[in-house]
Amino acid sequence: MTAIDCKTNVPITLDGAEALAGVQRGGDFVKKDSSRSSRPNMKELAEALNLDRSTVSRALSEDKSHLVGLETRLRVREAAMKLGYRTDLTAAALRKGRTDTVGIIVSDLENEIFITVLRQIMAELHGTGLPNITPLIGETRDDLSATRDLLHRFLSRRVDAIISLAASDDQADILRSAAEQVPIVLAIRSIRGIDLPSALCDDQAGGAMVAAHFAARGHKYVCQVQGPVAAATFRNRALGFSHVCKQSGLVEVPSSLIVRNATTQEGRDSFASILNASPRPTAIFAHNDSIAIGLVEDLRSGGFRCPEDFAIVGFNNTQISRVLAIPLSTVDYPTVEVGRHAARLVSNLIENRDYAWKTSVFSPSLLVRASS
Amino acid sequence: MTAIDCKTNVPITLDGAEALAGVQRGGDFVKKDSSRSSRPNMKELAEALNLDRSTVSRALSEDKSHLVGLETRLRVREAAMKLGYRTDLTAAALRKGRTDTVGIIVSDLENEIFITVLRQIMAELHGTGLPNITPLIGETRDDLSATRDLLHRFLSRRVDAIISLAASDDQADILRSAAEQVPIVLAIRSIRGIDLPSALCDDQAGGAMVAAHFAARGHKYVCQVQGPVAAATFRNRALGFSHVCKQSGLVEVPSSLIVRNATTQEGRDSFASILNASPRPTAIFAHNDSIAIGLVEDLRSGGFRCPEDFAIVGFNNTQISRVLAIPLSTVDYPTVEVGRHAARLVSNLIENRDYAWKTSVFSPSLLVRASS
DNA sequence: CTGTTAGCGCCTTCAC
DNA sequence: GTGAAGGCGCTAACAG
Repeated sequence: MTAIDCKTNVPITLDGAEALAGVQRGGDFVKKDSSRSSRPNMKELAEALNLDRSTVSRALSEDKSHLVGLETRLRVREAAMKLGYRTDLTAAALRKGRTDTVGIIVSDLENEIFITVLRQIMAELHGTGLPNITPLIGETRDDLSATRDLLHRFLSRRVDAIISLAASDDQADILRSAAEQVPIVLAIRSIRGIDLPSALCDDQAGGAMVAAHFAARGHKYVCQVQGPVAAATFRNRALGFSHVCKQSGLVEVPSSLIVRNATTQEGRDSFASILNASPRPTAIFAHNDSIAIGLVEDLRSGGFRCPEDFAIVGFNNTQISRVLAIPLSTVDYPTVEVGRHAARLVSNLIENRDYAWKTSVFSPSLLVRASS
Repeated sequence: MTAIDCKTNVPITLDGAEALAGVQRGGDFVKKDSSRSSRPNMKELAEALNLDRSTVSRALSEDKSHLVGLETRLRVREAAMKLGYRTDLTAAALRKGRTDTVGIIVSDLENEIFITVLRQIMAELHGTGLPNITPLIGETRDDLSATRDLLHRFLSRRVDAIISLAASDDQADILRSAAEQVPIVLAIRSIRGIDLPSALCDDQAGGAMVAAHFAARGHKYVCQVQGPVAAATFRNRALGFSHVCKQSGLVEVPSSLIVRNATTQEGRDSFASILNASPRPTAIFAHNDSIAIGLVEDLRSGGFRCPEDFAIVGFNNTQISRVLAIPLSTVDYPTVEVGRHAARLVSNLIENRDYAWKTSVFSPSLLVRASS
């Protein structure tokens, strides 16, 4: 560890007059004379133009520049450009009571679905609605206290809204209290015990599609490798799948197989239990593609064939699922719709806190490829 | 577009005295009486305690609370807790000339290496150095104008520093000018034409290791599937590899094979060219794991064996490389070191702009697994 | 140890 | 169409 204490290390000596004239910034005295080399603030820009700050402010603003004479407006904008003026958004935020930021909470930055939806949200925010909003992104890894910290930070930074792609049941309390202070929108995951505007996928329908597909293919014994139940996502996939199994006379063996993390590694590890089941299932529904890939890899290593010995279907339609030697059957997640809806909800809620928000649930669709 | 103008829509009528007492917020007049239900600001907290705002500020601060009597300090903190006081960091930032934010520029949020380094940076910032810094994350997808916009946004938000994991040669100008206003640190990718403190991997050494490995295994004809050359990363891997090939008498065929994007799909697509080469190479160095996986998948589909027909080595040691049916040989990227160094650089530069920054280059290491 | 005072840079009412 | 003035919430000199 290099111990560095530079607070007292800056050997700048100023005599009285200069010290007073200096502008304090970040704890150091920075001489800021009128022949400044650094960029001007609005006041300085106004002085350079012999105009009032308010006129400059209006001229530069997006929605109020019409209040300024055309000539003045152009003169201001040109000077701003030339002198390298750059709005201080922290100051603007303080004054406006609006930061033009939204906090986005993600549970896992390595998960392609979250990233895809995240991108969609950002694109949509830029396009429709708010033009130059900055997202503050935080990752929780499904840790409650990390979530609490993140919410606190976002709230302290006065974000205009929060989107959580990482909700889970244990967060109901903290989300509820946060929602009293700022609009909160849920995406991908909904939770029990709190009703917030949400953008969701119909996971139950997704699970049901897979079961129906297995039934149509003539499978009799099937199983599902379920993700953690804290998230509604996986609960619903399981529900939909099991429901149709019962309807169609499919038997689930083993009846319950839940991995702690929905990862490829755990997918691999879970294959042993399936092999040991009796009767042995011939079709496996993995709750996401990562798990599915783990299963495929492990059964390949064991000398089994896919789909002949085991049919496998994943969930999410990730990039890799398409390029595997045995392209993976999977459920396509409505990322575009979910992201777009989430973004629109926050746009509207920011513009109008009383916006009659509504939750939307979008349908996934089954993609049958080589693995089933 | 729903046009919403709530600025004039709130039919609250206040007589003179009350109007003055009212606090303006976001353009709306919000009656804020002393029996408030919303959270207090510092002034209100101070009034409730019969103290001055400055005393409250000190009592609540991390590094100046020792200036306040123990009893007062506790009283203040307790009251803050009870009344739900929450610092307004936008206001604090304006006053302090420091936002406690750093902008982080990433080219591709789906790339595991970037995410891993990003996490490391965040962890390190939280641990060492700055306690509660908020990262502003932006993705460029290697688009120059996206990068420009991002820099502009970060600068307007007055970030205390910027870390770019997405540098490329064409950004030299804009990075240089941005670096005059705020400390900038490069990670993963360095560029020509500008000298900034950086945290890098010795990609050249990585490429060299792979060539040496191929030579040791007795291969004669080899090839590399190179990533895009705009990033120094891939250029250096190619350089190191080719250099050792020449030294060791290995022949590269085809002599040059460059994909436009370093993705699994392009890896698959490139396998055809390798098959058609003559003499046909027996060992392939893929510039990252994504490409390598594409190659493996395609050769498997074609009935070839790995490593018997083709030895393959990737780069990055991604999660998936470990769990494939044929575990992938790969070069382990020093993500921890790179992330940590980048974080420390910015910490130091934020504390002291004149910090004698230095670039560090960390060594990768070859992991030989089943594919080579 | 605590209070007084003065802004940080911007936006917005109000007056002309 | 432009200027004058005040204040968003906080922190940091400077006194006492």
